[in-house]
Amino acid sequence: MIVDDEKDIVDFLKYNIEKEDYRVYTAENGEKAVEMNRKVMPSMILMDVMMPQMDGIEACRVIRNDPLIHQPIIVFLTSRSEDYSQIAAFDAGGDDYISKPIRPRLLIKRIEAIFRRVNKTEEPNRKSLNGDLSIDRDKFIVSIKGDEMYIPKKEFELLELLMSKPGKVFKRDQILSVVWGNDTIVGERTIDVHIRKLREKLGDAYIRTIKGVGYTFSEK
Amino acid sequence: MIVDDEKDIVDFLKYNIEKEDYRVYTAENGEKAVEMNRKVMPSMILMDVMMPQMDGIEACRVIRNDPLIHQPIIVFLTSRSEDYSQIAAFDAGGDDYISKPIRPRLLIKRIEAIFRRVNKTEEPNRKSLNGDLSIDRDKFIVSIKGDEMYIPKKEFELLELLMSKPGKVFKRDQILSVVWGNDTIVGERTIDVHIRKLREKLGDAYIRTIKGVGYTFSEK
DNA sequence: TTTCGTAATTAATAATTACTTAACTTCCAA
DNA sequence: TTGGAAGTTAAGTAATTATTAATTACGAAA
Repeated sequence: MIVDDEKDIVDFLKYNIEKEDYRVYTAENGEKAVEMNRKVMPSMILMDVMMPQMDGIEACRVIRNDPLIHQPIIVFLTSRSEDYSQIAAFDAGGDDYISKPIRPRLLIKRIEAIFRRVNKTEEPNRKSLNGDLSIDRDKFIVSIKGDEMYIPKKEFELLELLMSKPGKVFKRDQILSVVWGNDTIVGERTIDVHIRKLREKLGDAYIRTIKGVGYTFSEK
Repeated sequence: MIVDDEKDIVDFLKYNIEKEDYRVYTAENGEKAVEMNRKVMPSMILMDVMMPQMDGIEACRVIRNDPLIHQPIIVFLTSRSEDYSQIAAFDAGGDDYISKPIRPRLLIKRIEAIFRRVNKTEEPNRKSLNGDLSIDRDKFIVSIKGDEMYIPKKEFELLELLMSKPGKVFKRDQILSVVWGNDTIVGERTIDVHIRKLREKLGDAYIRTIKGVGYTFSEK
């Protein structure tokens, strides 16, 4: 589905994408895009960031916030200049962005690449290391050897980060900026305490301290 | 509800079906059918496969894919020749199909038969978790261990959302945007109060708070 | 229209849980 | 051996949710 308020651009994109045998729907603003997303359930939305009525960022947020409606891949079309909007795009839950001006040939390649990437990467909500520990983002649950437990938000996010790349050592300041954010300042021992809580619940085997560097996750 | 772009056919069907004391609504394309389905909530939709705007298959898919809207029995009207569309019809979630040309007498028999069959085999609007709690969208009724009770709309919608994916944690802003809509602004404690009311009626066992995240539904 | 009962929302306070800090101890590599 | 880094614990603080009561909105019946 193509969403843009400038008819010329819509036509141009539609023509080029249809030529590749994709079925194309269009909408001229965010509001209609949201509505149409529900109706036609496109696998991908190409959407301009700036539009009247409801802009792309907003539309994206609306779609991402409603877990029951169809969740397409959302790709933003941005002007090369406005890189602030590229950040906003990801913040709102966009999957990628394509900078204008758009070259047809490249556009198609890009679309195909995004499909490939998203389909491949699309992580199941349940992330499980081959061992006996797994986490489920959707349910906010940690399962250890079958029995499930809820753990507090910060602990969950910390564990999630460590488990995202098993074996990789996350430095303390990296952990802080991901889990706590760059602007919050917390004391030196805060991470340790959360690590402690995690070890208390999971057992000491999973999280290892690399002294002077950080922490790493590993089964066994 | 009868959905067809050819007015002659609509009139013909409407006349014959109304004669049997059914209440009949009509729509001339898939898009309007979806919209009207939400509004009038027909027990059955008779829909042509091929139509402009949005075809019948598409409309059926849209309806079947949205767990929160009314789920009617969907019967397709197909030409005898196009048997590919009959397969597509079932794929999309259709319950049956009737081949054109349509004989009035047979049509009525067929409709009655479908009602009988469908009503016997399944309770379409009753959503039940294998446990002892179930909800009925049509009647706004919640049954808990056999005894039924009526609950107010907002509470019902909230419960419905939580029950749509048992175990999944729904964030507060997701709940707001689904149950209250994106444009209504309500106070911070509104959700809590409704949760309270639900727990009061159902018991504390079903809805669980995940602090800092949201709420989740689970039997047991 | 008015009335009346129910539903929905707000507001204020209480309770609960999560998170952080601080003070102290232990560990480990140079 | 030793100093900086991490571990531990308990207590304090912040943040979030629960609860209750009061208020407002709404809809059906009179």
